[in-house]
Amino acid sequence: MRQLEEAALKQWEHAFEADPAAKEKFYLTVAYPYPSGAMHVGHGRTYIAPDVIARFWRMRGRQVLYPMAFHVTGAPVIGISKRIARGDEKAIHLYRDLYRVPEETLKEFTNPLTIVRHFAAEYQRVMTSCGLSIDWRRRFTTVDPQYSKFIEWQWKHLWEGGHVKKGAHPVRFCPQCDNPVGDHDLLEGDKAEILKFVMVMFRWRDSFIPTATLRPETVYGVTNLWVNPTVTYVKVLVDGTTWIVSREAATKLSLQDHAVKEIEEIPGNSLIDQIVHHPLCGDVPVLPATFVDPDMASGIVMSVPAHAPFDYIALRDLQAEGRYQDIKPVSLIKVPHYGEFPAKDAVEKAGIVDQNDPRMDALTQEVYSAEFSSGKLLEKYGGETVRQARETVGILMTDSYNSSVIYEFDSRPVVCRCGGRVYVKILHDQWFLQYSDPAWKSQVEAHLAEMSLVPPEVRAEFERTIDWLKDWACTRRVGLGTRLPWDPDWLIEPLSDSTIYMAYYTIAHHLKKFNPDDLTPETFEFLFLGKDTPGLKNREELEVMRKEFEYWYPYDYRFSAKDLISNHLTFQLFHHAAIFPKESMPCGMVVFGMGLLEGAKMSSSKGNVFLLEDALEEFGADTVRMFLVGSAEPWQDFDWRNDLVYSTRKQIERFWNTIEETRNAERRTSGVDPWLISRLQQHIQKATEALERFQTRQALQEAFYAIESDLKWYRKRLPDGAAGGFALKELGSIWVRLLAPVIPFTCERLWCEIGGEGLVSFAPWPSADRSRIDPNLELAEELLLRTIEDIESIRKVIQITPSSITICVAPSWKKDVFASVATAPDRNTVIREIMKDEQVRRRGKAAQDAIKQCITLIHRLPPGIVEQYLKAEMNEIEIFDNARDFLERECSAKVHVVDAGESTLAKASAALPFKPAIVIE
RNA sequence: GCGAGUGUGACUGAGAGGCCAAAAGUGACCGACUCAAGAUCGGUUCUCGCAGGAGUUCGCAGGUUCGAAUCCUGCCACUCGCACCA
Repeated sequence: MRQLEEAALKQWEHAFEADPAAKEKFYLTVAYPYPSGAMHVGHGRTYIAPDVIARFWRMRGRQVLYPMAFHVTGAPVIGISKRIARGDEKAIHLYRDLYRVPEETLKEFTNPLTIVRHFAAEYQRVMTSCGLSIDWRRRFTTVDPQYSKFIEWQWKHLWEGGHVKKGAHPVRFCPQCDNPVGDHDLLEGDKAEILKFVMVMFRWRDSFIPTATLRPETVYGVTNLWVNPTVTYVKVLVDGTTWIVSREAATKLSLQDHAVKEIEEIPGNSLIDQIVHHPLCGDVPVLPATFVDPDMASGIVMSVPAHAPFDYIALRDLQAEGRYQDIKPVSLIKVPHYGEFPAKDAVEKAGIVDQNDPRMDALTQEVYSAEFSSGKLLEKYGGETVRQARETVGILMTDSYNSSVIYEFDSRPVVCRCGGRVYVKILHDQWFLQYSDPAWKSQVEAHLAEMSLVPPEVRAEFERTIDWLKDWACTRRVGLGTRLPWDPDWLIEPLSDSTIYMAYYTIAHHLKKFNPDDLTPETFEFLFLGKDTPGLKNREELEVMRKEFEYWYPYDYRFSAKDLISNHLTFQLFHHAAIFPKESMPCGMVVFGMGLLEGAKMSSSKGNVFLLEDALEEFGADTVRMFLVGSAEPWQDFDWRNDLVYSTRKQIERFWNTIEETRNAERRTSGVDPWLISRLQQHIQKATEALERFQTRQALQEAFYAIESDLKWYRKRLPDGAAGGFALKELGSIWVRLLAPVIPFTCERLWCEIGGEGLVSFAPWPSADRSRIDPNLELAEELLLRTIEDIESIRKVIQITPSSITICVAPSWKKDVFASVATAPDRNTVIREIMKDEQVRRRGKAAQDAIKQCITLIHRLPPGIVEQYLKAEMNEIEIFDNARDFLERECSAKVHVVDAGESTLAKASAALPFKPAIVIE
């Protein structure tokens, strides 16, 4: 196996380097990998499935380009290198033991570039061993200086097109690292969302007491504030006014765009029973409550007992002690199915005893969502729906009552990988790609409508993504990458530098030879857009490159896993739309499913991976390929199971043996040879159609299993001990080519052995010859097959060893009946209609039975067979007579064939067209 | 929670109103060849049946239809995405 693979790899070394040619092109690309670890079988499928498609179109005579590069921009490897430098055991274990990085190399992993270089080389090596037909001349990485020039050009274009703007933005932020943190940087709290609270500013003496709320509209129902008497609050100077907040809140505010200066401490209990004021609810007292969390937003909350179960129960608890008897809930929202005080109703209905009841959260949620979805403010507060009021009141407060917002996580803790606590910070000077721009969106939407999407179900998801996309923060402070041309303190964010690189591939191998400084924006304008600037350097060479770009672009299909729909795959459409003219816009996308390993999700961090290299070693490249594209269609999730993979290998061996066998086939014709050829045409046709639709699994069903099962019948039908005839000989060459895209190593060798010309990778794809399809012949074999099945099923039931079998073929008048039934417009009246015929009627009850049986039979037969039977005028007696040797061999009994009309056997009357009566003795 | 999708026999997975007890592959069982095999070949694999038949099945519960795995409604379970991240 090794030898076979190595031999093929040697032949392929430069074979797939594709240059523009006179024939039609097919350009496919796959999302390039981020090489921060070893490839597992899931990655394998991502590249193998497109390779099968690439190989298929190459054999169809297209000039195929399948390029590959490596995405190395971004922060992850920096984190990895730091962890390795720090001696982090988990990281070292992963890289040393799971990914098997040699000790000496691992030592150098403290340099992030070493990591990506190492794994990029590994990727290329393993991809090559998979037999991927990649043009490696075009390989690049996203930190190559030439690529950076390309990115600079792209961004200049976006900038000038008005797609990039500056703004402020709340992000998760780690003060220790002094950096925003993404999901993968979090130790804890990756599900936490940033919520936007409105701070309702109550006046107390010379200070504001901000109470943060998600429901500003409930301010009309505030009866008091809650302050935690055990907490020490602080009086702070915020942007020039004095506020009283928790100490935690002061820290948060300072990260959120406020100048904060502490003036003094204020013990919580000193605030109790103070009277505070807000214009929208008047004077209210401050009450004590230990449930108030100083680490939640401002650390002080307003109380709306009519509508917030927590507030209601806390107030009730206090009142039970005989305090604050004069405070009554103030209702402001009317909700169907609830009374004047929804919080009270809910608490009482649930039988809540005190504020420590664990059901309080669910109850709160219930009241909140009921009010939000169907609540209305009372007329005196404006009568708006809660949904509307929340917005109006929020705006009113910020505009007229000194409110501002504070961002806070909806769940905690949120902890950075460095161990430090994560806060919400407002980032300034952040650059955004304006994906929210309606004009840009509709441009993308319009193009999407013209694209080919596989499978079609993903279209809805793309449409929704376009609709939902907001502005994307497109610059970073740390990581590898290209600097923003007009603001070099910023790096371009890694998803944003990977949106139109498919165009770069088309000329990547030429660009390598350029001095990066010569790759000016004007150069790229010329190369990609054809815009000429006088005085361009290397003019002739650029002309050639421009031609090459025009030859390949736009790409035909882009392949990627489905998790990239909501970002990369949609982003790239935006960027194409912003930069390229209509004729360079992408044509299609194929979205893949995810991979499972023995039924469980594959995940490097959990160690649940099967390295692609190990799979290749253990099973061989062809087996891995055939399993990965044959076990499920590309867009379905697949499950790597060793036992199934193992049997795939046996199937390839079986195929090998059959091809060897075809070499011994004789040139003679046996009865079934034309049948095999006829069937073969249809399998070719169907396999071709399947691959055109990217259905690799379906294609294999036709090109492998269906052919195998025909061969089984073919062998059965051959005279005893005979070798195959001309059909088998012919099959060899076709079959090798049909399977070449999937198992190219095996087929390359077999192609050579059967005397094929050149490489099978470039051999012409078999085409179906319609003239060799013989429906009548196929129908005859179908009749034999069904009859044998009938005989078998009878034998199974009656349990005797037969000495003779009589096949009684239906008399010709029944064929007429059959035809009348089959063509009858109305099956309900068909009996009456047919019985009008004198010839039929005189047969009496037998005729009536025959009609009924024909109705059932026709119902059960595939429509195609019935149709063909009507056309064929087949002589069933002759068919059975000709196959008598075969039948006798199959049934180990003497076989007689008679016309049921001339038989005296009682059973004979049951004979129907295409379903002879069978008598076993 | 929101959006998109999926649920078929022991498993993977076709089927998208009558060809359906439901393709193909795997596994399991039986037999053949063999010193032997995870090899190869043949057969069986929902239940019942001494004549090719009948019955019950396609996440659950209803409904439409002469007829539903397939169409409609509700429910349940799983997968992916929900952004600053590759």
